[in-house]
Amino acid sequence: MPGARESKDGWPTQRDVAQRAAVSTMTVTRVLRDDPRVLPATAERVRAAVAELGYRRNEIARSLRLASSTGLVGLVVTNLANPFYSRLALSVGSVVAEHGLKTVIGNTGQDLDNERSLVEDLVARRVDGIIAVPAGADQRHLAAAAAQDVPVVLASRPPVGFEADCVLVDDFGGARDATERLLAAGHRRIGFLGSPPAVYTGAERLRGYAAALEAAGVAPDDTYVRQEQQQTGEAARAAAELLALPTPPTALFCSNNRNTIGAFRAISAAGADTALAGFDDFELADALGLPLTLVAYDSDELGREAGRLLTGRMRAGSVRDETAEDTPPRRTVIPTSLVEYGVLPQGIWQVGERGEAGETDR
Amino acid sequence: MPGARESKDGWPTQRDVAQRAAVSTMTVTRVLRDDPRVLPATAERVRAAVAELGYRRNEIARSLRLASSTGLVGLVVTNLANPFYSRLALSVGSVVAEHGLKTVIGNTGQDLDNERSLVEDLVARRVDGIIAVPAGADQRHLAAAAAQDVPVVLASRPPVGFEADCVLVDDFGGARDATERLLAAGHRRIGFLGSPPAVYTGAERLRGYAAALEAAGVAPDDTYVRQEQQQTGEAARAAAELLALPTPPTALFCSNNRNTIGAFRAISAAGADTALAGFDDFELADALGLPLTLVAYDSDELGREAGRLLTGRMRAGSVRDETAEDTPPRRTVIPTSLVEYGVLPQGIWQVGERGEAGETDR
DNA sequence: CTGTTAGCGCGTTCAA
DNA sequence: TTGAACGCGCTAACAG
Repeated sequence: MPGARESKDGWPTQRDVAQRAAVSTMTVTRVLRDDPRVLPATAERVRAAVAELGYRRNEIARSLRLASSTGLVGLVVTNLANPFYSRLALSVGSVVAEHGLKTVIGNTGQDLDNERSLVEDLVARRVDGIIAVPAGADQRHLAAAAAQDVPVVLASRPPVGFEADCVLVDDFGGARDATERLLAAGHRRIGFLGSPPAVYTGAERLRGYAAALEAAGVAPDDTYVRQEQQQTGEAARAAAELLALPTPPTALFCSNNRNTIGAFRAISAAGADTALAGFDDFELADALGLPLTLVAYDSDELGREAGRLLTGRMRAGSVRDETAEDTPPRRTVIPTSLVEYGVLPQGIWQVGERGEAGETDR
Repeated sequence: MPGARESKDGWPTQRDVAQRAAVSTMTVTRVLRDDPRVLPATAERVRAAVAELGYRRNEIARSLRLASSTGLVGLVVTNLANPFYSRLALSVGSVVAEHGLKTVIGNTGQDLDNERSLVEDLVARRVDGIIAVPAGADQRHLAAAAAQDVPVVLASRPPVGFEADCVLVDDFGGARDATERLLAAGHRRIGFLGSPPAVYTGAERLRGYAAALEAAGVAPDDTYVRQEQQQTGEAARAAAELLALPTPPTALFCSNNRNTIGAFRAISAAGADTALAGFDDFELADALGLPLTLVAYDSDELGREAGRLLTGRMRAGSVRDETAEDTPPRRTVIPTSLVEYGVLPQGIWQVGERGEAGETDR
């Protein structure tokens, strides 16, 4: 004897509630919506039935009826284990939540096929919008989504091959500034460690590095440039190779936090006094016992702005039909600033100044 | 003249495809399912129509028809910015993906109301299962979900008030071991820094700490116990207070990485030589220039096991109806081990040994 | 204030 | 090998 409650698959439906309360399903709908045109007594009966049956309305059926408004936004990132992306997820979530939207997070693992199928799945699930950090330059799946009137916002990379809003970090300027700082300290042989050229931010930051060198009249030297490292281990090895050159660089600029940490380890291991600068601030950067120049920026603002751009598009798409449709794509750039960490332990009161996003409760 | 393509809201439907291919919707369904009983010629026409219209089947309608199987699992965590949780999300995702399932991540921000509404929303969206790290002891919303035959698995905390599978870390044993290590080094005044008592892991780790003290014949002293810190800043202040006592502790045990990092900062700032031990391994722990004993465990395994337990339940729930229904709840415990970090910089080749989950591509 | 009708997009059932 | 009818659970539009 199966313990089916009211309906076949165990879930009480609106009709079950209606029957129990001796009303029509429409009345149930109205009560659930707090429609004032329902007699208090009736509403009470319905509410009682809802409670007794443990009824929850089926959002699937609901959003089918309501035609494409699931109240979900899709967020596509390459690696959630990177604090940058998990914070992005949080800040995006906080903004869209203000609009009553939930976030579905997809992780591509930097794989284009994953990314494509993920985006297609989100579209098939009728998310109301997508925020993506695309892995590469092939963004046809995103273009397709945008072409189907799904608002798309790119974070940290610009759209290629189609039009969409995006939020960027000042990759070029930040890298240039940091490199200039090294030059100003007298360095002339400055190495570069970064991600593969195909990664937009890596390429931009390399440009900034090169621009600073050129402006200072320092000839670029490919011997000092390594751009295939995505993990700290790879970065440490690449840095060690540079340090082992006959004429090693006296300073290193790293285009992201993985490379900075790897370079730090290589420098420590070698006991070298190579100067170090890098893109991205990170926790404990001030505690490494090495002078360190970092390019910092408000990564939470990046996520919030992405959320704002997206909700703006969603609003536009639904309210009007002609004018707002073709608002030109917006592009926001998050500014960067340089942060210097020293050899001495920082006072504890400085702790709160940098983002304390990593609160725990474990 | 609105540029509606085929259907009113811009989305081509199965019927649009059917019309264009001059077949019925049923044939379209069959082609999409690669049903061999369709004439190759017909199938080709349909595929062409699909391509030309850019048709994607509507997963919303599909899962409505298919009655509660959305292919989605919900993951509820308290703070995604904590690496522990973002890695949990990744490892859970990797396991459920093998079963063709996607993950919906919800962040509660440690707020019970958020958690409740999040879980209810997931249930209303008919996720096929839920993995949760509940914020507190009030788990009625999870119990309700479980009662409605939504498989629920708890991670890092046990269920209270209902039955469910769960994966735990050996909180008690790990904390006891670390404290014993401090005792073995001769320490007798050992402080404790941790999260609020309401947090299960915090309470268990305090128990482990206390058990070790008792076994060593050291009388517990509440003066040395602070358990309200959730962020590094709070932890640093609490640690500083302990260090400023007339008879300060000579060692500190911290029940999680936030407290360990905070304590580290306080010790550095004070220039003290207080010994430090803590629960959770974390990146750069080896680079702090302080001796450090950490309780490490395989956090990825925790997520994978949670995923396995959940998919196991989902399978059971759908295949049979009588026997497997009441399989007793399973409880897995992830073992811990102690890791020692020293004052000297570690060689770079040691880098790869600890999890390199934080690869970046930025 | 409440109920009836109709249909969102898809897939199952049964018939042709 | 293909199609027509029906319904999943819900709600907009119109009665009454």
